[in-house]
Amino acid sequence: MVISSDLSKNETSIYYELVRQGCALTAYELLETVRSLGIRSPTQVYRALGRLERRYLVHRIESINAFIACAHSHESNPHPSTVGFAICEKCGSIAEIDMSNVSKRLGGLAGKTDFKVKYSLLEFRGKCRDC
Amino acid sequence: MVISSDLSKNETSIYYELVRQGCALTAYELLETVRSLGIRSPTQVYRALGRLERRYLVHRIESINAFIACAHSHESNPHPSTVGFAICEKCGSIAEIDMSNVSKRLGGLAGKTDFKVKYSLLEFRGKCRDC
DNA sequence: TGTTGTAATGTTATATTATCACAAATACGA
DNA sequence: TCGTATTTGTGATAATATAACATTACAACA
Repeated sequence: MVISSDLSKNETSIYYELVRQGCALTAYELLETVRSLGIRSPTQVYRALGRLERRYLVHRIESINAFIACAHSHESNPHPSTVGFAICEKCGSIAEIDMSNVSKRLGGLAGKTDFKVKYSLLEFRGKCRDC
Repeated sequence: MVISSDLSKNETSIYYELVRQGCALTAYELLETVRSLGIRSPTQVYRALGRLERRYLVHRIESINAFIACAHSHESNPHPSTVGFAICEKCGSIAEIDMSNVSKRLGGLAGKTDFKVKYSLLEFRGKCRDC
């Protein structure tokens, strides 16, 4: 796992923690785990998360108010316009789905109604292989 | 607009209000507008919304914590497994997108990784025709 | 080196969104 | 009409997120 350089202190703390845990965490769960690193308030967590999101290093999973380190390098598409997740309702596991192949087609969907898509989010709810 | 029968008093109040306004409202916005109808607490609003969601009369829009009356009759597919929205970041308007044609193909996406999709949510962010 | 501007941080308070727990009222089939 | 399930009402509180403002770190550069 290559870690992006030029992250600030708090960004680093939050990002490494998400990478280390490898699962989705809420802002307040994160806050507890990084208290020992000197981060003391929700504001600090949300700020770092916001910046990490803007760099596409972290994704927000809307339907569960949680955050996860981006699983893909997004090398070919460093600024992904489409992200997808498969969320298991039984065990809570979350897999990021590679949307590179469907992104365009999805855009077309909205385009029909003259909507200019900047970003799209796809969230699947269901049951994972292990459950 | 055909209104589903067999709704309870509070469900009716909430659902009609969403239909009347024709846009997405947060639970607390709804609470204010239906106070005159005797609904006094968030709990009552969330309860009604939950039941309406289960009947697919109302959709929750995750990325903005808001609720909207379902725009489609879902006649041919009364229990939609895929819903899509186009959310304008400028004016806030929200259009529900008919996903009946892509639903299956999307499911295939997740199926590749042995994930059994029960429900999928697609949210576009961008700019609508009028903006 | 000192200065200056920008980004990042720290801190407190507060706003917003959502649920819990439990009691009371109501609907409705047997 | 009895019993049961559903719906409603109410108060408290939990969980999530932002505002406001003071301070600090640090790179650029005269």
